[in-house]
Formats: sequence, structure tokens, C-alpha cells
Amino acid sequence: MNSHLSAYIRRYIDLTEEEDALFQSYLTPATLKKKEYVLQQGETCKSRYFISQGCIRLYYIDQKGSEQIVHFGVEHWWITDYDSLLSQTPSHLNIQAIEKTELLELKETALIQLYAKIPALERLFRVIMERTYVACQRRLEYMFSLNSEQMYETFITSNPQFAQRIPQYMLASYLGITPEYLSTLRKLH
Amino acid sequence: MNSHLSAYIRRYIDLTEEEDALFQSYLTPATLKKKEYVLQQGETCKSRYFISQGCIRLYYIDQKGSEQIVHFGVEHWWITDYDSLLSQTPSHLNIQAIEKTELLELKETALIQLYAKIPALERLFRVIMERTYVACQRRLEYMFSLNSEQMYETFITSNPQFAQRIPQYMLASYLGITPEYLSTLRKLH
DNA sequence: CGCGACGTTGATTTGCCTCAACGATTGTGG
DNA sequence: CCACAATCGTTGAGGCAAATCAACGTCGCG
Repeated sequence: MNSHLSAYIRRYIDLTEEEDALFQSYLTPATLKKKEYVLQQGETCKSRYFISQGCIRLYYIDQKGSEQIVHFGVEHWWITDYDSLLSQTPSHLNIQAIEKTELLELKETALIQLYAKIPALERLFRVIMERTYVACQRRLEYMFSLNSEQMYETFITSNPQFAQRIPQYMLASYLGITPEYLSTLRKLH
Repeated sequence: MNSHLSAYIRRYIDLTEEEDALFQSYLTPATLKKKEYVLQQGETCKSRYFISQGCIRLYYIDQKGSEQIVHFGVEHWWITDYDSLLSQTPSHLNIQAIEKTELLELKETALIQLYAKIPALERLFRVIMERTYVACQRRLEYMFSLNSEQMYETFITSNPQFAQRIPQYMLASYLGITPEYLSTLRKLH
């Protein structure tokens, strides 16, 4: 039983102790070393992963052959490639540990069984999805409305602790700018 | 009873005829003239809307005072401002009919009651949310990976019929470029 | 110690914006 | 039903944010 996960779930739905235990019995812990992969492009995604400890990046390789970071995941985030997972088609994403990371794996086939046993889980994952979507939407709006300097400052001020954990070239990729340009932005304070 | 909506629902979940009728009894039809608003910035969003006929845009006013289109909605799309709806805070979005549009309004308070009466609806709206999120994610990836010309061509080829229904300045806004620049792109074929 | 990964700096280039002006089309009130 | 205004798309000149390319310094690690 993972108490972090129990507390996380309790923020969204009420489960009995038995339901909580049943849910968690379907989860498989895994530990990743830095730079190890959860998923590599070409594979079909079969699971969602709850990050109990550590830091993850999702990225793909664009036409020019360079890495584009889609987003990051940290403690208490669920991460997966929803596109591949839900359509069961090969993924174009790579999901990789940035540092030593502990995950709980939830197989999608198991989740589908669990929905029948614990209907409240439908709500849990609906709410998670809603919040994830709103975050994605906000990011789109930032990209439309802010220039690179403003995006950098917004990121730094809203994720002060997290910004320390990732190398600058990854942040640059996430923001959609080059490492060189991020470097000049930082000079301007 | 709206047969389009029934068919739409059946693509995702199975409802009995009684459940379908109950669900639809909670929906209120509305007709919008061109340029009428479903929601204006500052209001708190209370409902989701199923578009039975017509075309909608969601946009906000950025710092410079110009309209930025977030996305469009057409027949058989659910549209709302999820951020405002779920947090019950004032919206920064405007939702407006581009042409004469027929909607079915589903109040969020009603939906919350309905979740208890028809648990399968949890699944319906979870699946809708998942698909909506994947679409948002794809759009982010396009913005990172494609230049304006490629984004324009992608939009035109994947939405050939829809592109005819909206003025070019709205498409330019959606793509994140100026109408002037879109005009020069079109010259290049 | 030596190599590779990471960050920085500067010169040059470019994709796209801004601003201004001008047709074409649409719509509306007299 | 016409006249005028408003809306929409186009064109061109000039400017800027950010990319590209190349080179170099530094640090951490095998």
C-alpha cells in the first residue's frame, strides 16, 4: 500500500479501505535509473504510471531529428501516452526518467476490469483527465500570448523548485526555443 | 429527443431507451444567430453545449487587445470553457456563433445529478475528455514542429469542408499568425 | 586524465510581424 | 434599389524576435 497514492486518490473520490487496497493490488512498482525508458517510440503504450518519486520527461523526435519535449512529470502525476494507450497504436513518444524514479504501473487492461469493480474510478480518471486537459489548454494559451522571455519567467516563477531539477536544454525544448536563446534570455535577468 | 445525439452517445456507451430519454430530458435546446454569444468573458460557465447544427468559436482577448481563437466547434462537438466550468471561476473566454447555430445545453448541476442516476455517463464524459485532450496535445505538437505554411496546409487538408465555413482572419488567429501573413502563404499555393 | 555533456557568446540569417494603403465584397439604411 | 460604410482579403516596405552555425569554456564522470 502506498500512502501517497491513497492520499492522492482521497482528494478526488471516496474509496473504502477495501476498495483502496483492491485498487492498489493492481499496481506494480518499478524503479528507473536516470535515462531509463518507460516507453520508446514504436512501442504501443499499455499502461498508465503514477510517479511516487522522481522526474520524467515525454518527448518525441521531430522531422529535423531533434528532441521536442512534450511535457514533464513529477511526484504524484499520472503519465502515459494517451494517444497510443487509447487507440492502441504505436507511440511516437519516448518517456524517460530524468533522475532516479519510482513508479506504480497500472495496466490499462487491469483498469478496465477495475472500472467494473470500483465504479468510482471512472470518476477519478475523468477528473484527472479534465485537469490534465485544462493544463494543456493553458499551455496553448501561453504559447499564443507570451513571448519567449515571458514564457521563461512564467515557468520559473510557477515551478521554482522544479526548474532546478532539469538541465536548461530540456527547459528550452519544453518552451519551444533553442538552448542558445534561453541562455541569452537568462542574461537579461 | 435528438437522434443525432442518441447516435453520438451510442458510439461511446450503451444506454437503455429510458436512460437515453432521461438524459435528453435534461437538455435544453437553444438557437443562436450569427455573432451571438454562448458565454462572454467575466461570466462563470455553468453548462456544456452539444452542437446539433452550426459552427462556434472560442476566443479570448490578449494583452494587446486582439482576439486569439482557442478552437472551433462544429456539429456533434461538446463545447464549454472547462477551466471556468470545473473551477466555477469567471471565464476569460468568449464563445460565439460563427453562423446560425443550434445547441443543446446541459447544465453542470444537472449533469452531476445525472451521474448518480446513469453511472455510464461518467464513462461517456471521461471518454470525451480523453479524446479532447489527445486533440489538444496533437495541436501543441503541430505548433512545436511545423512552420506556419505546414500548419496551414495540414489544417486545410484535414478540414477541407470546414475551412470554407470560416473567414480567413479567424483561421489565421487559430493558427497563431497574422491575416496578412496567411495571405502571402496562400499565394505560394 | 581525458572525453563528452552542457552552457555561453557572437555573427549572420530568416520567418513572421507591423503598419499603411488599397481593392473587392457584403450588408444596410434611406 | 442605390449609395455608402463596414468588413474582409491582398500587397509591399521595413523591422524585430528568435534560429542557425560555429567556436569556446567548464564541469563531472568513467
